[in-house]
Amino acid sequence: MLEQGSGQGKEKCYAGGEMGSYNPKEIEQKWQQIWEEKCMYRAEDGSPKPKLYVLDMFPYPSGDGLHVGHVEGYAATDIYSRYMRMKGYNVLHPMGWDAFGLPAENYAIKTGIHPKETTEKATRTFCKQIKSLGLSYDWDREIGTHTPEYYAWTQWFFLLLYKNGLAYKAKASVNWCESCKTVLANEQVVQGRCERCKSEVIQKELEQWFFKITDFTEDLVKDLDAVDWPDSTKLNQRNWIGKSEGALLKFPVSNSQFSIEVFTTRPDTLFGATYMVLSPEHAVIANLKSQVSNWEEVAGYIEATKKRTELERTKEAKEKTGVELKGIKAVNPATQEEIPVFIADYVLSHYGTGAIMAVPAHDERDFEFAKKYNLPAKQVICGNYPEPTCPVLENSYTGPGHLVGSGQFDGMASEEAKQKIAEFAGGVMKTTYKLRDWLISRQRYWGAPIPVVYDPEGNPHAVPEEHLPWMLPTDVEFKPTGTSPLAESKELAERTERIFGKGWKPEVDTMDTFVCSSWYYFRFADPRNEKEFASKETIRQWLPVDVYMGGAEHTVLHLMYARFFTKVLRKFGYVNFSEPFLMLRHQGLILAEDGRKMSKSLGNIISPDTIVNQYGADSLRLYEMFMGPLAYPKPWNTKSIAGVRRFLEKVWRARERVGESGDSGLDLILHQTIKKVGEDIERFDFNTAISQLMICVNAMEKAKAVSRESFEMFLKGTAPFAPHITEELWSELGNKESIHLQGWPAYSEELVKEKTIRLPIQVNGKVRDVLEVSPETSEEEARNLALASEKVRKWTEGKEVKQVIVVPGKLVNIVF
RNA sequence: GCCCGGGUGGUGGAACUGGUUUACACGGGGGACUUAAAAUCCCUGCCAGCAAUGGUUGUGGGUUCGAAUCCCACCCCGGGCACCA
Repeated sequence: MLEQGSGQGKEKCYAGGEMGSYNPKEIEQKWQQIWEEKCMYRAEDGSPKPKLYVLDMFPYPSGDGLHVGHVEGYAATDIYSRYMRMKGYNVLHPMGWDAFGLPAENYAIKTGIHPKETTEKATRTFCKQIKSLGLSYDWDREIGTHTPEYYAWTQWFFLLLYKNGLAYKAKASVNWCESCKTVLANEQVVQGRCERCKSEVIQKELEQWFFKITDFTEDLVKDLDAVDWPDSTKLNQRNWIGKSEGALLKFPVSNSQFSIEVFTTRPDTLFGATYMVLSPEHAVIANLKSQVSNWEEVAGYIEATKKRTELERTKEAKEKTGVELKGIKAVNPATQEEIPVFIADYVLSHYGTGAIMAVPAHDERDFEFAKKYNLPAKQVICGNYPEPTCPVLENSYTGPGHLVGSGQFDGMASEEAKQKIAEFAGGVMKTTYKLRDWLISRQRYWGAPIPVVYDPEGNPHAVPEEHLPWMLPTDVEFKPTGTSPLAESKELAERTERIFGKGWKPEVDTMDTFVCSSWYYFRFADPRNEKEFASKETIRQWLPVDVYMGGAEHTVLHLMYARFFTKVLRKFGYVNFSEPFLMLRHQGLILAEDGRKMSKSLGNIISPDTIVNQYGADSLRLYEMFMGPLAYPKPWNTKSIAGVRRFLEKVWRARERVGESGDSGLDLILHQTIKKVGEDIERFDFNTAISQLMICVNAMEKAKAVSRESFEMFLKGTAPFAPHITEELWSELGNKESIHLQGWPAYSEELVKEKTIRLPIQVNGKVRDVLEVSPETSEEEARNLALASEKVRKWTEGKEVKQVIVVPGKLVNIVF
C-alpha cells in the first residue's frame, strides 16, 4: 500500500489536500452502512418502472459460513441487478435462508443444541458475511423457511395438493438411508447412494406421503422449450423425466384367464419376441402360483431380490440372473407361438408394466440373458436396408432397418412397422415416463411438520387451515431411531387430542426440505402476508423470476420440484404462467489452488472473510468475476487477486488526473468500454467486461488529463462491479446522490468508431504487412494499397499473382 | 456403455457470423527509478535456426485463398445418466 507523508521532496499529487491511499476496509464499511440506512436497494411495489426479478438460489445456512462459491453467484447477480437498476428497471433482488435440513439436526444429535439455535446463529453469520460483500439485496424481504410464518404456507401448499388429490399416502418400496435414518426421494439417490451422506440406500416397504408430480410430466417436458436455460440443464431434466413412446401389448397366458401386458418401444420387433420376463415384484406371479411347477425356486428368487439393495442390483448388472416360471407359457400375439416366461431382476417393477417381451436379436440386455440361459434369438430387423442380404447376427442389433421373418410385414421399414404391428397384435400406442412421484415424508425433526392427523380408525385428515402454522413441537430428543422424533412429543400428541378429540394422533413425519424451497420465490413478492402465501397483485407485479442463478447441482432436484409447484398453482388459478424461472444461469464450481474440490478434509478451503479483510470486497468480487467464464469450473489463485487489486489502485489514482478538460483521445476507448461492458453484462460475460475496464483505466493513466465528465462515465461503468470504490470516488467529486442511483451512461455511436484500422496483407495466407487505413477503404483501394506495399512486393516479385482476395475492413490475401 | 461440455503460452483465460492466435491478468526473466528495498513504469510466448525465416490452438486427415472456429476419425479431461425395454 502507498506510504503517506514520507515524500517531502515529491510533487503534490493534486491540488486541494492530501490524497488518501485506497483503504477498502474503511470505505466499504462506511458505504454499506449508508446504503442500509437509506434502504437504497428496496424493490418498490407499484412502481411504474418495468420490473425485473433477479434471484439467487437461497443458501442453506451451514455452520461453516459462506463459501467463495456462494460469492461467485451472488456477485454475478449483484452486477446484473445494479446494471439493470441503472438502466431504469425496478429490480427485486432478495435473499433468504433455506433453513430446515439435516446438518443442523445432526449437529443437535451430537451436541444437544437445538437446531433452531444453531440455524439462527449460522443465519446471522451468513447475513453478516453477505453484507460485507456489498450485495444490493432488499433485506426488508428476508425470509427463513424454518419460521412458523413461512412454514405455515409450506403446509398450506401441502393441503392444496392434498385436497386436490395431488398428495397421497401409499405403501411402496422406498429408498431408505440407514445413516440419515430417513426415506429419500428418487432424485436424492445418486448411483444407489444417499446424495447427502453417500452411504448405501436400501429398499424398504413403507407407507409414505407422495406428491403426484407425474400428473405434470408432459408439461414438464414441453415447457422447457420456452425457457432460456443452459441446454445441458434442459437435457438433464428431459433425461430424468425420460419420456419414451411405444406400445402396450398383451400376451395371453396359455391355459389361464390371465394375460401379461408389456410396454415396448420396439413393437416392430414383436415377431422376434422369443420369451417374456416379469419383474420379481409383478402382481400376476401370485395368480399363476398353482400352475408353476418350480414354485419353491421362484419364491426363493423373489425373496433374494427383496434383500438386494438397489446398488447391488446395479453393480451386478453385468451378470443377469433369473428363473423360469416352469409350467407357464405365454402366447406371442403376432406369431401365436408359445414362449417361456421368466422372472428376473433386470426388469424393473416400476417402469412400464413391470414386464417385457424379450427380443434377444435386437436388445442387448435380452441378448445377454438369452445367451446365459440358452434361449433362442430370432432376427426380425435387417439393418443394411435396402441391401437385399441379411448378415447372421452374432450380437444384438438395436438400430433401425427393414423387417424380415415377420410375415406380411417383411420389407417394411422398422419405423413404419411400429404402429402397424402394434395394431395387428391388438395393442395400443402409449407414452411412458421414467419420472416417479415425489416422496416427501422424512422421519426427521428439523423440517416442516406434515399437517395431517389420524382419527382413531387411522384415517388421515387434513389439519384445517385455521390451525396453521401447525407448529413443530420443541419437546423432543435428538436421537435418530428410524421413527420420527416428533412421535415422542407429548405436546404434539396432546395438541392433536385437544383439537380433534380423543384417540386422534398426529402425523409425525416432516416434509422434505425441497418442499420448502419449491415455492420461496413467490414469498419474496409478499414476504409478510399473513393471509396468503403472496397476494395476486404482488405475484402479478414480480413474477415470474426473470433471472435465476445457482449451482448446476440443482439441475434435477430443486428445479424440477419448483417447476412442478408452479404448474400446480397455475392449474388452480393462482398464477397465469407455467414456468417460474425464465432465464437460468449456473455459476461454475470454484476449485482449490491445487485444482481439487475445496473441502474441509483436504484443508484447502478459502474463506471469503480472509480475502475481504486482506484485499477488500470490491477486489474479491472483481477477482471472482475475472477468473473466467461464469459457468466454468475454475481453480482459485490467490496471487491473481493482486491483479484486480492493482486495477482498483489505478482507478483510485486516476482521480489525480481529473480536471476540467481532458485528453480527447480517451473518448474512443471510453465509449467503446461503456458499449462493451453493457453488452457483456447482459450476456453474463463478466470476465471480458472487466478486462475492458482494465484497458480503459490503463489508457487513462497514459492520458495527460482526464475530464471530470469522462471519469464520471468510467466510474458509472465500473459501479456494478466495484460498488464501494466507485461510490467513494463519485462522492468525492462532489456528487450528492449515490452513483448507484444514476442512469447507465449512453455511449456515442460516432465516438465508438475507430478512425483507422489495421489491415493485414497476406501473401499465400501469411501476413507480410499491416497497413493503417480508414475503415471506409474500398475493395479497389485496399487491393491497390496491398499490391503497392514494398514488403508484399518482396514476396510476390517474379511471381504470377493468381488471385487477390479482399475482405473489406478485415484483410487482403494475395495468392500466387 | 450412453448423453452433454471441454482441450489455445509456465498459469487463468481472450478471439464477433471462417479473416493478424494469445486481448486482459498472474507468474518467471530483463530493464528504468531508488543509497537500498517496497511500490510504480517499460520490454519479454515457446521450439528450430548465426540470420532471413519456418513451425506452433490435444493427435491425424479433409473442405477453403484462408480453420482455434466447419466436416471425419482418434486420444485425453470434466459432468450427468446408468438394466427405463
